[in-house]
Amino acid sequence: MDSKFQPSLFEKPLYDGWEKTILAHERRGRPYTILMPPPNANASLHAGHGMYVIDDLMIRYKLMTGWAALWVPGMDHAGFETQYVYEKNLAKQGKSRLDFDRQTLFANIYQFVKDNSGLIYQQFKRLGFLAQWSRSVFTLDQPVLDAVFATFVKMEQEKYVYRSDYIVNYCTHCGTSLSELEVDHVERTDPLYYIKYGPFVLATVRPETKFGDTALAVHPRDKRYQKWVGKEIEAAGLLGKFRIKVIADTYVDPEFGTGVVKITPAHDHNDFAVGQRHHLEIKSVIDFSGRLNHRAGPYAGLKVKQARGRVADDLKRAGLLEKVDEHYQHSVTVCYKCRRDLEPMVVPNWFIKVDKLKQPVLAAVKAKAVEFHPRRYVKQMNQWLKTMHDWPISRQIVWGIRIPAWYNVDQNPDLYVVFLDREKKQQQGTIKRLLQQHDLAEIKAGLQKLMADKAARYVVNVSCPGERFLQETDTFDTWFSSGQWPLVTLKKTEYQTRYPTDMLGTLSDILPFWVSRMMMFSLYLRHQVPFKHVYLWSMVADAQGQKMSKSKGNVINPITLVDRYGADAFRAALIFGTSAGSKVNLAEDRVRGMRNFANKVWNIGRFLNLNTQRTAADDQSKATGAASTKIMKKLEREFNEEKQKYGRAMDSYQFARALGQVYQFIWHRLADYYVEQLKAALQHGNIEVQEKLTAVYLANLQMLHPFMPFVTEAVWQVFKGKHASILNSQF
RNA sequence: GGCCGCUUAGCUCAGUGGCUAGAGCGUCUGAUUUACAUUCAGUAGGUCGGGGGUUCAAAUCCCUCAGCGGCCACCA
Repeated sequence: MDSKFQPSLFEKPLYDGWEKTILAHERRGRPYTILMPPPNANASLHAGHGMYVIDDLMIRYKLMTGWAALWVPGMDHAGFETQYVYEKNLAKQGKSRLDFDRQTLFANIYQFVKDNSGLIYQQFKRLGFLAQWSRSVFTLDQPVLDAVFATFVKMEQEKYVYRSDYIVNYCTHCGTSLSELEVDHVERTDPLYYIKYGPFVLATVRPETKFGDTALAVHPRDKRYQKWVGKEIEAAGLLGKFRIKVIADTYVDPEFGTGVVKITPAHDHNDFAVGQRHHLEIKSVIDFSGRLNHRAGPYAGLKVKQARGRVADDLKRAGLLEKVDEHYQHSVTVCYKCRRDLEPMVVPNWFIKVDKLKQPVLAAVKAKAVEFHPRRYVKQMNQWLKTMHDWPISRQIVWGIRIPAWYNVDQNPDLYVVFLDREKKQQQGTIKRLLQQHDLAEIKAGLQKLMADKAARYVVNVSCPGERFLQETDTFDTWFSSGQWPLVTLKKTEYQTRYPTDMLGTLSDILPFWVSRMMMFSLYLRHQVPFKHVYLWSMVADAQGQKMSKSKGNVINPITLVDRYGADAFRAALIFGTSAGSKVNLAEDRVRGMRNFANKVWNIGRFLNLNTQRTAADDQSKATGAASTKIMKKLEREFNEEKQKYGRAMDSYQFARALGQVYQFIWHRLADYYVEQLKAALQHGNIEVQEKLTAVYLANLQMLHPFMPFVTEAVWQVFKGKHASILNSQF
């Protein structure tokens, strides 16, 4: 044995050995199952992934305590994330998603993901993770698609599915809706118009949307307007007199403008939310091409900006414009691509009714069918579940599982369609109009997106129900498929023996998105919870406790640390002294400290190994006997106590405590005290002492193994032979 | 704005009503031809954020004040 433990000499061969001896063979024993939270398929390892160590240490601990432990890995297509990354790549080539029809775009992204997806498992292996790689499941694999479709069809039949309005950022120039991540915010100075509205004056930057107003709002505690709340007022407008009701909502800032706001639910995010709260009518006045529609009377057909000027001029002429503040500064959201103003627009979306679905989840949490570690998350979970509204499951992106709903083009002449024609020129409009110049096959081939009114007639079916149908272009929210993760990862027979699975480890911030949905789907489809324990990982932060982010430049690459200090040191640094569901500061000092510990472990082994090769010299053996016996008894007592505490900590998910226990015992009791006290006896070849120390040491290697698998296995093989594995030992 | 946390040694943090409140890193003093300098023995360093309460007993439970952080705000 070298005088130092050198991780780089051992890690690869030891891992290869585990793949052959552990992963390649079916285990016997009571089933213990963990499903790996699928990382993004195109991702590479970041420090946060280090927390998968929790899963791995449980797998190893269970393997060594007689369980048939199984860890099933997988990858998520991560809809929006991935498409966004891909599009950034496209942008470097001067292209965008709008240059492709959706089939081609999907195929290209698929290839992109495939090219990038091998890396993260390689990196997981460097950290020592013992998952059944051969069983990896990808969320776009056919069996997953089948399951997701079947679920949707069942939900549709059982009336959990409906279509309703949802407000999105829409670029009328690019013909697409955009998510939060692809909009830019710019500061700009625009005129703020003060418009007379019956007895009120109100301030707005968007007079052209007034045809879509369905209420006026004031702050509930604003004394100036209290007498109007709940009443309808009459006002003169450009299209004649009209009546509109006054509501009170705390969203209104009484300090801003005049304290009165017009509410246009169809064209403003905040107004939409207010509209939902007060059940206001949604009146769209702008169409998908960015022009005003029939509700705008004489302004119909004008583009938004033109209309704004014309409306303002006409209001002034009619004496309805009190004043204009030309220097109003505000923030405007614009398209990341064409930089034009985005139009918040109401687009019909697919929804899942959650009221009935979430009840069994609440009940299961209450009955402790699922336990949370740490426990405080039960409270959060309940809070989230109670306030959870219906779930909008459609996403206006290509990279995902396309919703299996079909629209008959003859029955739905107003379907709004965007597609690339044979010349690769983008065309858009209602299907009725487009079919006058293009045939359906051309439209199908070049289809980019379609939008169907809430009232549109549709058929839900896994495959195309007929010639004259177009499939919905929206894809499922990623959580709709990953929410069914526990239902698609095991083999059929394993659902009898391995379900509910035993532990789910994950970050607390996706508890409401993912964990609650998995429970919901599992209880809905199998009437069982998907897992018994949820362990919340800690967020991995930098040495100062700052969240890692590219913009801060404080991102730590775990592989760099593994190269420098070894996987054991990295793993232990993440666990040592950190509690569940909080934060772990990944300071290099911590990792170095754990590297020193690994070396200590190695050297105790080296010392014992050197001395057990000597044979007993009778005299000394007897001479040291009495004193040694006393110390060995003490050692025995202390070791038993340690072992008990360790077991209790492991079984109650207190991994930091378990590791701390072993660390303290190995270093400061076994090495610093007992080995020192028994050193003379050991060196003189007292066999009893040799055996006792070796036995306690080996048992500690076993306890430490889940946390520091490499050094413990390396020393184990020195004692037990090159073909032995500590994972095949039991304790 | 809503929700959840945090405040304990110089730094980063454990601490689940009950021994003299702990760890890692750092400080300072000393040891050494060593299993390991990635070492060992020792040392200093704490009004457990402030105030109040419950209790035989509070870092721990309750109230309150102050400061800090996270998540969400188009599903809370």
